[in-house]
Amino acid sequence: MSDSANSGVFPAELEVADTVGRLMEFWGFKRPMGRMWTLLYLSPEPLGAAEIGAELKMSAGAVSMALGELVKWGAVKKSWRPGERRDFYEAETSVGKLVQRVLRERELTLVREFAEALGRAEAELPEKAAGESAALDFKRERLAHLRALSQLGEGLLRALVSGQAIDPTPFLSMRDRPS
Amino acid sequence: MSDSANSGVFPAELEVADTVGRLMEFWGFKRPMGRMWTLLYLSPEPLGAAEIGAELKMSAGAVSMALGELVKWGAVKKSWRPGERRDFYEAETSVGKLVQRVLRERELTLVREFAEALGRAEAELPEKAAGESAALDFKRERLAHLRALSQLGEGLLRALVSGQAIDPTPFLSMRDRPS
DNA sequence: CTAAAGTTTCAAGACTTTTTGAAATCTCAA
DNA sequence: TTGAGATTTCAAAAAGTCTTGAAACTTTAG
Repeated sequence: MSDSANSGVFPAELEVADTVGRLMEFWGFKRPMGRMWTLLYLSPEPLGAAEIGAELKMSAGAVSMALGELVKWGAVKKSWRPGERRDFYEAETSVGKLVQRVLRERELTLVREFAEALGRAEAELPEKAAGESAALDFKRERLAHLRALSQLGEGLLRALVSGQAIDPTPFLSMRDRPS
Repeated sequence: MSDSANSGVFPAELEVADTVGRLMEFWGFKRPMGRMWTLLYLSPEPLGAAEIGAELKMSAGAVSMALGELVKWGAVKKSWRPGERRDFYEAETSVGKLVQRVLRERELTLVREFAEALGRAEAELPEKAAGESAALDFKRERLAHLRALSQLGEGLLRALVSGQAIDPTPFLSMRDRPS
């Protein structure tokens, strides 16, 4: 009799879990996090660390680490069962909120760091009067363009994070040479 | 005299390149691709593979591979100089178009694969009349919810790809329990 | 056609990240 | 306070990824 014979988890669910795991990987998370979230999301009852490990063939250590990260991101919540000592976990179901949170805490930071690096670079380019070195002028222009892009991007992200509609048109129509 | 003394590439540019490299990594590309694109983007003249390798301290092999991928994604174009035998490369400057292309070719595929996995899973869950097994009903409901999400996501992506404005509200307000 | 210059490919090695398993720590009940 | 069950931590191993460098291939000039 196989490990998961009585668990009520079907092979098809594990496949979905793997697929979500791969999706999450693309979004910069670890595969096991996606697998675990999905398992919990499809489970009618909260699960304990041991069950999770058994279903997904992960060691207790790996389960603990991944659970910790999921809880940190708000993707999974602890829950208790009366009389049981150990912890149980259930999935946060509002995917929209999760995405929002990731955009806010991770992507926004990234964009801001990019803007800072651009600022430093512009400051560190040798000072010369405009027009004195064609190559320098070119680089300055391009750096400025990148800066404009990053500001646009930051604006879009902010809008998304606050649930507003966004319009990607300016992004697309931004000309390389301002005119 | 250092390697890049006469190249006209300033340290600050290399820092920007590294930062972009890290950004690209988050987007699922390889770091060297971001570095190379940036180097080319900030260069007034197209560069040859040898120069790129020298600036970024990469072997000819690594340069060739990364260039190949960049060209495949349309992020870099080959260009020729009269009289020179070897190839030169210049950056595609429309970041908006690049992003659009990635969304279309990569993310859209990903979402579609996800939908397929969901379909398979729904088909493979044991057949039982609704109401006969609470757990099965629950799983079906959640799978259906995931499917709805993925359709919403696909819609948003399509809109973005075709340059339309998008409204993330339905995403956020999607209730777990349909009523 | 040959040779030289340039480019691509790919197996081996270097490096990075993830996973494991065991020990340490924590927690609660008695 | 003690001890059993549960969780967390962490160093070592495994897995995975990236880079290199040499060889194969292509292209063009002579």
